[in-house]
Amino acid sequence: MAGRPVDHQRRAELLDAVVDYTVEHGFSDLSWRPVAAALGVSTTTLVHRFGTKEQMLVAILARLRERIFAATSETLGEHPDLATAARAAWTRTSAPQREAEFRLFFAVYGRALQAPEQFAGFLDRVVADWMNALRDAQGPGTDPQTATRTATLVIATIRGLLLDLLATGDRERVQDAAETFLATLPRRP
Amino acid sequence: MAGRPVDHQRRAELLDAVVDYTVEHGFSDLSWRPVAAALGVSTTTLVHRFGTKEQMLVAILARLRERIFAATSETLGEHPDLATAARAAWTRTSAPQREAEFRLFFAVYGRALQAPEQFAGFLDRVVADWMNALRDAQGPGTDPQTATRTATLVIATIRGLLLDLLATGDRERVQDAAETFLATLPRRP
DNA sequence: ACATTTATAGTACGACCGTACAAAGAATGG
DNA sequence: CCATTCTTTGTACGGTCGTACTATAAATGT
Repeated sequence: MAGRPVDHQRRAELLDAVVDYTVEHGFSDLSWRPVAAALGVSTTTLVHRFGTKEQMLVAILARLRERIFAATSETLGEHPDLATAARAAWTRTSAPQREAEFRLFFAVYGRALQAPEQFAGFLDRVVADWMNALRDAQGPGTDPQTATRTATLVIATIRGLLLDLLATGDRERVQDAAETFLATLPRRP
Repeated sequence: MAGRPVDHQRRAELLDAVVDYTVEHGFSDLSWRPVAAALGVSTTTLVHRFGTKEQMLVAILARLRERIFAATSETLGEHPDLATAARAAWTRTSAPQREAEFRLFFAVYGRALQAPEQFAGFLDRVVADWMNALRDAQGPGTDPQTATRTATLVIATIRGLLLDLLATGDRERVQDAAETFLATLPRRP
């Protein structure tokens, strides 16, 4: 009655490989054939796993979001106050090893801004992930509105500084500005 | 000896029309034919004016940068201190009328981050424009390094907040965070 | 008027795109 | 063993892409 079972792990493997490829080769003119060639499979295999190209793009977005958030959130809950948590977040995101990943992130983000219905949920989720993490980093006694306000500001500033860093490569100037900002955050509740 | 003169104004007209089209229809899958159809000209006309597609993209970037910077810089030199200048900049950039323009801006920016050599100079210039304007907004007696640091931070924060606003549409929350940030800026030299 | 250069349009060509289709191998349950 | 389902591949089709080529109209200087 039941035939060969669906190999879900295989899809996950391929997705991760596709994300790796995308991080390296960019997102703007991604197509089946070069990706398949790079992975050593046929285009049909990719189509079989992801359905349509748009569905693959959505899958890439989701996986990329997972990766980026996982890499930063694991160190976000271990800090006593917002200042050190924000510093840890900044150190993580501005690390040179993750530069390519964040270049892709902003490319995807910008594209999602122009096609919100196509990538519905992605933008909201990316903000929500960080919001929750940074709200928790503040003391439990903090006024909710203040916590939201501060978290919004921290996320925006880190993201804006990262954008500057990726665009100019002037690490010294950007780091200097980051220090100034981090110094304004509350250090002990 | 000399034939018909080159009509440079025509190129400028077409470029502005193309930028208008791009603001509305997005940047990611722009191609000659739909643009030409929308403008009521042939693709050959566009090719004749811009050369190759890549050259047209570069032209779009340059014009978009001009537009955005012109719209905000005109009110940036008239303020007594940094706080009011930054507030004016934020009010301008976060205005709902310019939303589509900034969506395109971030899409272009993100793409330029992944193909820096293709859009060489664009990223540096976009930062430099604002840097100069915001450095001048601070008093002439300000320490240069402090001025650079503050300008970097203001630009990054505004850009990050704008990114959040465009992604979530939660104007109240973002505006709240913006007020918090603006309140930290020096108000009188 | 005439030669010369630009402006615009129509057409055509090769390349790549997404994806549908058919066929063959592999893994399951009965 | 066998039927069934999944996996992978090769191939083919229609469409769009960028752009080169050709021809005609318009605007200049002599």
